[in-house]
Amino acid sequence: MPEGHTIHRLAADLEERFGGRPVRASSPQGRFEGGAALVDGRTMGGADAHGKHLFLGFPRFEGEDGDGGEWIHIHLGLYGSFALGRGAPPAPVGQIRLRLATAEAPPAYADLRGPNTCELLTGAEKDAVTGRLGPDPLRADADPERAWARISRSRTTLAALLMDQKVVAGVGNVYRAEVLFRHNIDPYRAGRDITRAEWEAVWADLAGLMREGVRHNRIDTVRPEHTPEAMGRPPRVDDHGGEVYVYRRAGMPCHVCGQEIRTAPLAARNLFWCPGCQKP
DNA sequence: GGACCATGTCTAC
DNA sequence: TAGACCTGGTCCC
Repeated sequence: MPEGHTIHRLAADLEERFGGRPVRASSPQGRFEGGAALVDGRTMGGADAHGKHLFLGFPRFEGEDGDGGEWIHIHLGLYGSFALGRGAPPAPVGQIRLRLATAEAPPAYADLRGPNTCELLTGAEKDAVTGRLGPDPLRADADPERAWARISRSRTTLAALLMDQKVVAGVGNVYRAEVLFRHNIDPYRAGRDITRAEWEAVWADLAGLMREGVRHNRIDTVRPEHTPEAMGRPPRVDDHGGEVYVYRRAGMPCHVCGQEIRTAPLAARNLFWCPGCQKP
């Protein structure tokens, strides 16, 4: 289940396996048959990630990145996943929307299941999608001033603003909860009520945390002094699991102050925070 | 086997 | 704000 770090990691992994090489594309499930047929056999250019959106370029001419050709636009949504493998692709199991496989050795494949979006776009259409997104902390071209301009004059809560992809692209429910905890900010505080210094620290922290997320392919947010080893506490067992402070820890004691972590629904998602550490 | 949950987003009312 | 959509894991019977 993906936040921006998953998508950037996928872009790198897919580019490493398929970039600059002819690719076989198919849709075993059938729901992307037309799009797959259009790129099948062509050379993949590069992969691009912007927030939670993934783009795979199929240029028409040598040396282009895809703008003169087509892009496969993928959004994993809540459930989508890519399974990457080396070697020959196995017989399809389950609902595979898109299968990519190398046309030449060394063999590699990638199976896409359950995406929210899998469609073919022109370069102009891709630009329209990314143009609607706020700055992405994982992108070198990101301008945090654009986010600050929205946040600093908004009465909306920071919890909601951080999840709004038009404000900041790539942050999801885990990073939003964790970064607000790490900066002692109550999630219900309004955007206009944080200082510029606080925002700059939050942005820099997001960039660092998400970059670590790309590197390890999971979300870890606890500082060295709060790791299970440092504190002599049992590691988190529950799921896909990195070590976190508040996300899905409702009712458990805060690693820092010991108060019970709280949860409440906010805009159809579960919010988590520590009432002891995070101040209005 | 079924209910429920999930790191997401869009659309209709 | 509710419902829809896409899939898989977990927990309970």
